[in-house]
Amino acid sequence: MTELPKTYEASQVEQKWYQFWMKQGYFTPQIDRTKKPFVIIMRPPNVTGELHVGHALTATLEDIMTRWHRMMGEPALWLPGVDHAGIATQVVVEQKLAEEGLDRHKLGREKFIERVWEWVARSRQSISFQHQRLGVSCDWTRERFTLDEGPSLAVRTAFVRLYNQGLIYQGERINNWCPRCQTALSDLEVQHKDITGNLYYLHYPMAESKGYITVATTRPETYLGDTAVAVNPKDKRYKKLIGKKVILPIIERVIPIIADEAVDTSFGTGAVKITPAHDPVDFEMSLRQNLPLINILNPDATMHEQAGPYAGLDRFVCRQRIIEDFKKAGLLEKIEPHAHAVGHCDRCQTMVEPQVSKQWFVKTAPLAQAAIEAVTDGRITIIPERFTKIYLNWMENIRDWCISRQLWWGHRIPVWYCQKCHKITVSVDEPSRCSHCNSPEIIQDPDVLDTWFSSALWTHSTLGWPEQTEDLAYFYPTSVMETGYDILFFWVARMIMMGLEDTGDIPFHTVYLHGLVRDEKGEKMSKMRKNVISPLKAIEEFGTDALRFAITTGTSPGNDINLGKHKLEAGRNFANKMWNAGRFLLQSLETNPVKDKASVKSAAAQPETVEDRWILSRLNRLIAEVHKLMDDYQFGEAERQIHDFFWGEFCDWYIEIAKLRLSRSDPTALATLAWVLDNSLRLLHPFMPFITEELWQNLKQRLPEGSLDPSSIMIAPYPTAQEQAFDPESERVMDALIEIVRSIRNARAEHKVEASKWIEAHVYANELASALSLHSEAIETLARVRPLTVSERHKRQAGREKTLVMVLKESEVVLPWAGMVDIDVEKQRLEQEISVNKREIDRLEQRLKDSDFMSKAPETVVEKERNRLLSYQDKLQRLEQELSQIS
RNA sequence: GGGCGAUUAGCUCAGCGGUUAGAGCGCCUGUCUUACACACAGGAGGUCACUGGUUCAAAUCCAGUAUUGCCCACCA
Repeated sequence: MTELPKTYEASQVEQKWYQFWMKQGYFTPQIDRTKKPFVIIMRPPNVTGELHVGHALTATLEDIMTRWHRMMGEPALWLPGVDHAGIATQVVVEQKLAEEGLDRHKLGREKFIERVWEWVARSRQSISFQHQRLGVSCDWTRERFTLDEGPSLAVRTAFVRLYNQGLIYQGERINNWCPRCQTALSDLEVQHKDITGNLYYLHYPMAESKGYITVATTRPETYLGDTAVAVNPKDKRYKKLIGKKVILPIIERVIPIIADEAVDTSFGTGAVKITPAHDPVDFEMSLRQNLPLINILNPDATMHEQAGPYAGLDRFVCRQRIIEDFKKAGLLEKIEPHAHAVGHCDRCQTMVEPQVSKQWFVKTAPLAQAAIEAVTDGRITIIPERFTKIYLNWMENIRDWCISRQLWWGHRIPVWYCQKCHKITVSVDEPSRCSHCNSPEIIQDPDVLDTWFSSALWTHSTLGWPEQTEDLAYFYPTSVMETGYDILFFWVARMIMMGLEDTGDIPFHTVYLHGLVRDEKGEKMSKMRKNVISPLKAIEEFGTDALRFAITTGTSPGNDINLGKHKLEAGRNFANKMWNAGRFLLQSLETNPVKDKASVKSAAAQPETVEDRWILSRLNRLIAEVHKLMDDYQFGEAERQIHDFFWGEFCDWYIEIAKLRLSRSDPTALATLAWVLDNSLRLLHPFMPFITEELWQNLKQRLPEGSLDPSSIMIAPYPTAQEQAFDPESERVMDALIEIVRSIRNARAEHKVEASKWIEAHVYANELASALSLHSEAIETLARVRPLTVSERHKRQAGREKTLVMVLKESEVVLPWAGMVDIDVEKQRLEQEISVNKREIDRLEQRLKDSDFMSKAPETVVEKERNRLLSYQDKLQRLEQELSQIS
C-alpha cells in the first residue's frame, strides 16, 4: 500500500478522477419516466477565450446542484454549451487580423468566417479543458454550440414563427449605432455613463425678419441635420414665433419653428433644435409633426455628404469646427458645463450615435405579457426574491428589441429580398425562388441576428426543439436557471418570453441569480487593475476543491463575492484537514483492519459509547439541517455548517477522544469513525468533488468489500437524517465534558503551566457524575491531567485551601494548586462571575414575571427560559458557596 | 430623475424574530502532544451605521437619515 502524503496534493488526484467519471458515463442521465429529472442548461460561455472566476462560480454552483440531485437519486442533466457571441467574437478575431495587417473587408465575408471558425475550434477546446478542471459533472454527450445545426434550425424556426404572427417586423427607426463596431445595438447593449460635457447656446437667425432664436444643445454638430426648431405652445416667450422660419447658419437651410408639448420650457432657452435622424426624442417628434429626416453621419461617425462643408470630418473634430465657425459669425451665445448621461457601446466603449436605420425588431409587448404572468402567478420563482420586482419593472416597460446586427459572425437573418418584385421571402429553409413572383433573383439579408436571440431559445433549442424529441419531452421545462444577476434582462427575461412563445411552457421553474466575483477589496476584476484571479492558476496553486470552497462558502444568492488569496488558502486548508482526518483513519485501518462489513453499519445503528452516540446525533442533526438549506438554495450556508461540524466537532473532539479507544484496538471506534467520515464525505461531495472521491475510494479499498456501495461517491446516495439518532442526553454529557476540558486548559494557560506537565484535577458533579467518570480517561488525555477523580458533589470535602475551583454549568473542577493560587485574584474572579450570573438571573426573572411574555410567547420559549433560570440559579448557588469558602 | 442592495470584531463576510452575536484571515501567548505547523491549545477584540416605530421579545421586521455600491432612464 502506498504511503499517503502528509498534505493533500490536489494536482495528483483531480485529473484521474475526472477521467474516471467520464469513462464511467456518470454525467449522462438515464431517462426514467417514473422519475422527475433535475435539469440545468448551462449558460454557454462565449467562445472569445479564457474562463474567468465568474465562470468558475457559475460552474461550481451548477455542479453543486447537479451532483446533489444526482446523489438524491434523480436523473440529473446538466447540459453544457458554448456561445458564438456575435460581436464579442468578431471583435476579437478582427483584432487578430489587425495584428497581421489585415481587416475583414480585405478578407471578404467567406474567408473571414473561416478564420472565425478556426478561432472557435481552438477556443472551444480550451474552454472544455478549463471546465473539466473545475470538476463540472455536465453531460458532454449533449454539448451544444449556438451555431450547431439544431440550435440554428431553432433560430430560423423561431424567427419565421414570430414573423408570421407579426411579432417581428422591419422598420426604419432611430436606433443605437456603434461607429466602431458599425452595427446597430439593442438598448441593453448601451451603457449610460455620466459625463460632464458642455451645453452650447447657438443663435439661429430669423429668416423673414431681424433677430434670432437661441437654442441650447450638447451636440452642436447635429445642427447640420436640423429640420425644425421646437418650442412649447404654452411658452409666452415664443408664441409669436410659432410658424416663422429660421436660417441655419453657414449651410443656410431654412427650417420652421414649430410647437410641441414635449418641449420643456425650463430647460436651456425653452427652444430646441430638432434633429430627427440623430435623436430619439426628435425622431418621435418628427413622426408627430411630419418633419423630414436628414442623415448627416457615415457609419463610422464621420460627417456625411449631406453635412456640406463639413463632410468627411470626424464627429468631434466637426463639433469643434462648428463652434469656431459660430463664434466667428457671432452666433455663439455662451458655453455652459453640463453633466449628462451619454450612451457607450457595451463591447468597445465607443460613444454611441443615435441614428435612423432600417433594422429588424421583435415586438415585445405581447411576449412580455405572458412572461410577466409566469412570474406573478408563481410558476417561475426568482431567487433572491428582490429581483422579481426588478424583472417585472423591466418587463412592464419593455421596448421593442432590435435584433439585426451589421456583422458577419452569427445566424444570418432568414429573409430574402427579391430583386424583381422587391417583396421579401421569410423562410426556415433556404429558398431558391421568390415566394411572391417566383423569380430566382433573390438575395439573403446580409445581416445576422443579435446573439441573445439564439440565447433566448437556449433552454429548448438545446433539447431538440423544434423537433419533438425525447429529450425535449422528458427534460423540458428545465429545473433551475442559474446565472449572474447582470444578465437578468439580456438573457433570463428573454428566455422566459421565447420559451413560453415557442413551447407554450415555462423554460424553468427557478431562477437562481448569483453575485459578481470581485477582488479582495470589493473591486471589479479587470485586466487593467491587475487584480484578476484566473481559475486555472488558482486551481494549480490551491486545488479545484479549494477554489470551489472559496467562492461558494459563506456566500448568499445575489450578493457579490470578494475573492482573495486568503479565501483560497482557507479552502486549501480545509481540504488538507479532511485529507489528514482521512489519512488518520486509513492508517488506523491498516494496523487494525475492520474485518466484518456489517460492523460499520451496526456501529452506527447501535452506538455504545456516549461519544459515539454524540457524534452520530450531531451528524444527523447536521444532515437534517443541510437538507433544509439545500432545499432553500442556501448552498454557502450548508457548506459552512458541514465544514464546522467536520472540523470543530468531528476532528477536534471525536477523533481526539477516539484515539484512546483506537490505541486499545477497539473495533467499534474505527467503525464509527469510518461511518462518520463516509457520511461527511458524501455530504461534502457536491461542493468538493475531488478530495471526497479520493478519500472515499481509499476508504472503500481499505474496508471489507461491500462496506461502501457503489463504484463512485458521485453516484452514492446523499445522506438522509435518522431522527432516532438524535440524542440530547449524550449531547449533554459531551457538552459537560468539553466544558471541563476547556476550563482546565484555560486554567493551565492562564497560570502558565507548562504544556507538557501533567497536573492533578478533581471533578464534582451530580447527575452526570457517573457518565463523566466513564470518560475520565478522555478528560485526562485531552486536558493533560492525571490523576483525575470524578465524584458526586456531596463527597467533596469542604474547606480546602489554596485550590483553584471552577464552577461550570454541570460541574465543578478543582485544581489543587497549593502556593500557585492568589486568593484575592480568585475571589475577584468569583465575584465577577457571580455578578454576571445575577444580572442574567434578574433579567430572566423579570421576563418570567411579565404577564405579556407569559401569555404571548410560545410555550417552548417560556420553557427554555425557565430552564435557563434554573440552571443559572444552580450555578449561582455553587459560586456563592465557593466564595464563602475562600473568604 | 427613478429603483435596488450594503452598513455586524483590525480586514473579508455569515447569521435575518427568541440563550451571554459567529467564522476565516490578522493580532497576542504557548506547543513540532506519533492525522494535519495548510496544524494544535489558550487569549484579546463588537452600544450589530444613526433615529424613531412594530412586538412579550429586534442585529434580525417597518419608516426615516447618513455613508457607500449597483441597476434602470430619450430632458435637448
